[in-house]
Amino acid sequence: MNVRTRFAPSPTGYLHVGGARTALFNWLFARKYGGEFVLRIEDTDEARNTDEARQAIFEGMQWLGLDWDEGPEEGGNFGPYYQSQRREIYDTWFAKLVATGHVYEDAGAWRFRFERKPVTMHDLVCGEVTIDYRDESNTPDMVIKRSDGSYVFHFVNVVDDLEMQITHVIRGEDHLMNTPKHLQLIEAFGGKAPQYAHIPLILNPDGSKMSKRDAGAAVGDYPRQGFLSESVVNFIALLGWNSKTEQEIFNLTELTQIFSLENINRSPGRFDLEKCKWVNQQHLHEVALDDFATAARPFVEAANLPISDNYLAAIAAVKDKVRLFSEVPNAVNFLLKDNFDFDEQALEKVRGNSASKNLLSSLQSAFASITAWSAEAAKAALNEAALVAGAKPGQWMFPLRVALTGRAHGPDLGEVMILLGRDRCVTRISQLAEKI
RNA sequence: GACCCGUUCGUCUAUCGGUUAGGACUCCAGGUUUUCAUCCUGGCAAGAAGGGUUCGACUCCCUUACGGGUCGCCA
Repeated sequence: MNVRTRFAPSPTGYLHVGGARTALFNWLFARKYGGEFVLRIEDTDEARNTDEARQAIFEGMQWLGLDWDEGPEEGGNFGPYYQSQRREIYDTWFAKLVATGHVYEDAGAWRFRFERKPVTMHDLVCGEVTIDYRDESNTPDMVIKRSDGSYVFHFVNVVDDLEMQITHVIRGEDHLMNTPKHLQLIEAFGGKAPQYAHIPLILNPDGSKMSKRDAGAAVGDYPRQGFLSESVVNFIALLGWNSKTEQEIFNLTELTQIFSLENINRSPGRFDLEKCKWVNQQHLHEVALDDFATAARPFVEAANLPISDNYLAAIAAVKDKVRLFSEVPNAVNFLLKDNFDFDEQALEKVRGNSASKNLLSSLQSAFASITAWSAEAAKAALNEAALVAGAKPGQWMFPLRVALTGRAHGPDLGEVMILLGRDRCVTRISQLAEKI
């Protein structure tokens, strides 16, 4: 069987991580079985559609690496792929329902007459679920054509899935109760229903429903925060799906091979940004230095830091220490400019050591006397100065770090000293000595 | 309210009747690093509750509680 899946967003807001995961699962399933992945824009609600939202869908999908075989820009044999352009198709299918007596007019709108019987669906994730349509109070006949002549979601969604020969519908659990309605429509058409798989929703960290304005909800925010698209794909795949192995870091290719609907969970998952950042760090480790530097550059520039000749070296010093590109500016600022703020806590810690003043002045003169500056020479000078003072060299590293970087954490000091050069190191040591 | 789905460490999860209930994130401790981070090792931490079924239940059944979803001329 030729697998055909689709992602059918409506352009009424930003692309949501929940929507992105739905798109991802459909994409993975189609790719895994060598089928087609269709992008269909469900823009039947003219009042709520926006161009920005449509653009956000395209950009989000492209950023995530989810290419579509049929849809806007791509074309295909089952177009058009905007529902707003499929009016004649819907009219034809609607006429069938009129002819067979499945619809009736009500206050200018048209309702579909449900068959009053239990309807059972065989969901690939939820299993067998039965809704009893004999209980009319809970399942009133649904409007499928509005009084203004436009068609409603349930109708166009079903018609398009049939027309586009969709074989598998993977969608959010919020559609679970819609499915028997859709099944009834398909039965009225005499069509063959696709297989359904309803995936659990994504919740906020506090367990509430994640909506568009919640942190982490908009896919478009991720590149701005310095996430790699692979990380986001990896992380959302893990929310509600599990490989049944202990591997957690996957690229898109690996996911395609290992993905299966059977391993989708039933319960909604909460969005943990901390873990998402950790996943990003793992992917960042695999990025080559040049690519990393290029990707980080816009963030560094946005922070108004000068991109000097030692930019690449500065990046190399911090590459494995950041979880997001957006953390890079703060991690390299002391390497790219001379006036930076000292971390108060680090400063206090230096002040707390009564020997700091003498120690810094010893270091200053030891460094100043070095003629051939190198990390080795600097360290040798440090060791010697420490020896004279009768202290352990290791204890001198912290104040030196604070002097050179302004904070308690940062790159290897050898690298820092080389990058800064002797004079800068001497100056910074004296500056810290004055501050304490 | 009615109807559906769900419920294992704080979070994401493994377990498909017999396990010291495993892994990951976070946090803590130790190691490595003369320093920081990475990294390595270890630790804290879980079967919602109550009934059954069974020699034996996290696993199967029922009830309750809690969470989520749906009940639109939104999608």
